[in-house]
Amino acid sequence: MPELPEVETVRRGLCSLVEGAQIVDARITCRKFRILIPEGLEQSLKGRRILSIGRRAKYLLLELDGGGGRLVVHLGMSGKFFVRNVGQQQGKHEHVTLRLADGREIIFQDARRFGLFLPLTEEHAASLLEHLGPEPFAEDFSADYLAQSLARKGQAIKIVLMDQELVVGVGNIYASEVLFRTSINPATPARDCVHKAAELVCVIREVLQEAIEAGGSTLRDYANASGDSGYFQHNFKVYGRAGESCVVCASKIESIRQGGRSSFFCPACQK
DNA sequence: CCTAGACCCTGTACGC
DNA sequence: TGCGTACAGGGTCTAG
Repeated sequence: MPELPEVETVRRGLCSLVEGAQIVDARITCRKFRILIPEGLEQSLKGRRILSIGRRAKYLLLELDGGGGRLVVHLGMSGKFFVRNVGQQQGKHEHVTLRLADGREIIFQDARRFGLFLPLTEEHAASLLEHLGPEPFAEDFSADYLAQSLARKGQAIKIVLMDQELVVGVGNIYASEVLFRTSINPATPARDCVHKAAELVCVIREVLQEAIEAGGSTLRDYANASGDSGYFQHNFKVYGRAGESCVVCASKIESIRQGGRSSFFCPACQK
């Protein structure tokens, strides 16, 4: 499901809905995720207040009070993290339920279980977060930095943009959209894109920012923390549009496989 | 080092 | 209707 804009949308929603709320009960019905949820987490969550909800890359970080430390949550491909009001019906694959004092529940639901839900130990902080590249909106994601990084890589630019060690938050959808807006063919070796580094920095920020402002993209059944859809999918220029006409030149949008994922591009606009 | 590919898992869409 | 296949927004590990 989620690239940076979707995760940020979820974060903002949760902040406004449950920041400061107290967890009165926790229920975990499946522990088998990318990393096993440790036994006994339920007990350690009881009575904790959620002080703040942050984000690093596509990871959500929930700060708890009372020495509860932090929870790290990743949505993988199919994960959802949302608040359910009293009386709303339960769905399938609701693996973690945090009941709040007012009766609402925070639900972590993830059909494919590629996500994770963990107390953030030192070890996990090191293995999950330490190797991550700069945030796209941070100053250290600069044109110079990107130019130097691209110069060292012969891999296709599409693959490189999705590498979370280079810059975090760009996934399969936004990589295709960024390359369309910068007129770069997704198969171009990264080192041949050095001259476009400054433009890439701008466009990556622009695309992600627009998507955040649209409340993320909703494909299939993704929803934000309140269960609402995003709107950015209506702004896709190439993603998921194979065979349709390019909005600029009317050529047919093509689809190729790169690193096991689909890439979409206009063969005329993106040489 | 670097790369391509398999793999984790379930749901859905589509062709036969 | 049912079955088989391919594919889905991510990340990690392995083999070459």
